[in-house]
Amino acid sequence: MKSEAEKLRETMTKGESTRQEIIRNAAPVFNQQGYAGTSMQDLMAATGLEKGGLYRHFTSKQQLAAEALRYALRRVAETRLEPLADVQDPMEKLRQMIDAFVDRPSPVPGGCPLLNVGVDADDTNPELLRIAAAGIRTWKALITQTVKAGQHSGAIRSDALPSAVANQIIASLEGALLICRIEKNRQPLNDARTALHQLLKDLQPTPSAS
Amino acid sequence: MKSEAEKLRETMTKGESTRQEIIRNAAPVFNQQGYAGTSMQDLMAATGLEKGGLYRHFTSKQQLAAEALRYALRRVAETRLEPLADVQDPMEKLRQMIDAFVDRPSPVPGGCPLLNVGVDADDTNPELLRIAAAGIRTWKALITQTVKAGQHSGAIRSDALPSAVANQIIASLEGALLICRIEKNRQPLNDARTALHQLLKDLQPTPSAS
Amino acid sequence: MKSEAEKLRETMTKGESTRQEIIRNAAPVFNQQGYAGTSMQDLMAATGLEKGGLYRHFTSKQQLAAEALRYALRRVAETRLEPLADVQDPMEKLRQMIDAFVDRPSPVPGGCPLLNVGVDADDTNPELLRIAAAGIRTWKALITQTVKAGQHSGAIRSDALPSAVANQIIASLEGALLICRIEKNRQPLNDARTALHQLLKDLQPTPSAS
Amino acid sequence: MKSEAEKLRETMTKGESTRQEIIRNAAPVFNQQGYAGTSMQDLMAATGLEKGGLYRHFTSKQQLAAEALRYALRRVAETRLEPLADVQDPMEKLRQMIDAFVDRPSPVPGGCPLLNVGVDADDTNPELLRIAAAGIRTWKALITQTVKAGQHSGAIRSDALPSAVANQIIASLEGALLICRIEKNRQPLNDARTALHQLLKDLQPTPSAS
DNA sequence: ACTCACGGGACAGCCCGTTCTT
DNA sequence: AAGAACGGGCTGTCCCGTGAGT
Repeated sequence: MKSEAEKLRETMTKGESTRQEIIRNAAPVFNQQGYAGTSMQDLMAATGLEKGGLYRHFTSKQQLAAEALRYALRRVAETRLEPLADVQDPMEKLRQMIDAFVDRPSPVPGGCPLLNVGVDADDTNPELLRIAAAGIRTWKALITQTVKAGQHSGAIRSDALPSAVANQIIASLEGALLICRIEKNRQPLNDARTALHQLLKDLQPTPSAS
Repeated sequence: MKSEAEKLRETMTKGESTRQEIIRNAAPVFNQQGYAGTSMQDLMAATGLEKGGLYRHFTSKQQLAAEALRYALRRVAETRLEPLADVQDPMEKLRQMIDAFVDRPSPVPGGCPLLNVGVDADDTNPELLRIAAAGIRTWKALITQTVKAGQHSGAIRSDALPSAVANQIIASLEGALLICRIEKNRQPLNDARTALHQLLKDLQPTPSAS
Repeated sequence: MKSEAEKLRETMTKGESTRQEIIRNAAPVFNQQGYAGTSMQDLMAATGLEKGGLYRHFTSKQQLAAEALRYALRRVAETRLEPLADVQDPMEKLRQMIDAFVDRPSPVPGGCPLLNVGVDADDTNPELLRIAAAGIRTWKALITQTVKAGQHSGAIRSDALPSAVANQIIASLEGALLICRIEKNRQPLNDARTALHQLLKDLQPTPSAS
Repeated sequence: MKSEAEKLRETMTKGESTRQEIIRNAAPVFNQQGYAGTSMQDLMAATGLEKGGLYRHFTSKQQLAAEALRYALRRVAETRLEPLADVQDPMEKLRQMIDAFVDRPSPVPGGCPLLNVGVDADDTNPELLRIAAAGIRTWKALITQTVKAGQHSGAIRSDALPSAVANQIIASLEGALLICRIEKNRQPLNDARTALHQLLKDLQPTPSAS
């Protein structure tokens, strides 16, 4: 099976490849400075292109922001979710997902794009919010499916609500990120890991009930 | 007994009262549009004052933003934390704190100021981050003290780490807020409440130890 | 004979005296920062009064600038011209006038008001130019009268043109001030003194002609 | 032989030529209204460009002011100093230099840039003062070299101090300009010419010494 | 006699987007 | 495909002057 990069190399014309280059370079800037606080000049500096060059590939700063956000979410998913594909045991999969989030920093500088765009994007920018919502949906789907698989195999209590578990995990992690950022201190993330490990334990069927 | 407004009327000079008016009107704007995405024109519209009038009371937009943030945090604390002052039982106090957060919306439109400013404030605006950090500290202190009181009275397991409990509660709630905002859906907050109630249960001494 | 100050003390009401205080404090600010580059805030800081207080005594910043300039020119004249009143010998008087200009700095910080206002005042401010012109006239009159007295007594060649002598002296001194300011170096003033002493020598009747 | 304009057209790209145009049009405005009393709107009106267009070529008003001042000084030097390049006799060269200053007005409207900027530039604008200082240095160097040449050829007394002669000439001329401006009357410049011609005569070796 | 409070306008600088040119 | 040139608009800040209040 070919890697994604190889497939791109084949199908991409020259223009398309610079387009990807732009996105790759713009994403960290958007993610660090906010999807509204980034100026075209910042993007020019980051990409090495002049404004005219950028506007050939994207009709507006908005559009570039959207693509950069999509790219950032994809990268984050690749880093923190894809490695779990091979893990079979559902409970172990959830645990590793949590650990991956705590231990591996965002591959795109600036922290979690979901957190950034979820707050930064005002109502004048609904497109970005929609993309973030899609990102959350993907993440949630992975969790709920894993939970369901665990319920099917008996590793997880059947009365657990998969979507609630997903919300709890994501909320704890993202909320911890927020506190870390404000306090400039990684402890909240570790506390979140502890709490979520406990949550996973609570998900196990009670031995007495078996 | 005089109303708060009457007392203010007495102790405040004219200027001070408009100053407070400005802050009161500016806080929601900042909280909704972000502390950088708010223009002086927005503030003029919100306060009904001209730019000259505003700059009489504040030396910069920064300063006004800082005061508005302080005001917003104070309002939130008044709404969600002060009503708990009379609750004696520590466990009940924590439960009510969680419920208050879930049930009562932010008194300042735009949602939780901590979430907003924690993400919005880039490194060019460290003052706001510091104020947010102080807000978090206050909230954390209330939780840790309550946990400690519970441990003292035996209602909470002595091996629980108060600061970790605080981080877990705050992270779950703020993270849930983030998901709510992205999904435009209040369910994540309810799930956070459920998870935190479970967390509180886990904090109780194991019956076998009694 | 009473001093001017004493006479003022008698005839001045309270308001008049603060008016003079304002002028005294404003003059150096105007003279240093330019008669246009001085803001009302600068004047408030210099005088310790609020804007309203200043506008009670002066109808506009313009008017205050004019009075401050008049005051500065008066002070300069007192310092550099009045001490010469007792000198009888015309040639000696001219020499001392030159030396006084070179040796004694302007009593009002910011340098010679004539130089300052002569350049700073654009055509939007003709009032200040008129005041400066009056200052020059006074200075010139003192020189021309002294030259004429010298011619009358035979100490100065009768073919010298008094007004030309005045222009030459003033031009050399003011021009030297300009170079000093640009080069931050007092040498040009000393060179001007040397040149003017030579000019005075050239004004003496040629011994061979006598 | 190609005209200067044609040569420029060849070597200059479009942007560079408008950049020069901007400087050419901005210089008189700065020179007349002062380097602080000139607003960007004035410059927009003078150049016919919008602000965005101007800020493409200059990073700040400061920078444009500096370039405009350099241009003005260059123009003045071209007009009043370069024509003297062919004059061999030192004494004659000095005389023509003085006459050129008196007879030919500044090619840049607003009068002598040295006088303008020397007074107008406060300490917040040291760059302009440095440029003016360089202008003075150039002028002085021409005079001192000419005097030294005259001393070498015996046309000028060997005990004359070249730098003092330079200061005296420049001070007389610039000071005369100041008086002219205040009095709106060209007589002071003529008086300066007379005085400087006398100064040159005094520089000649005394006949008795021959 | 003086302060406080406010209005309205101007300033320099930066922004995003379009068009012309190569 | 990319860069250079330009337009027009908006931002935060500062300005001078005026009236209400003391």
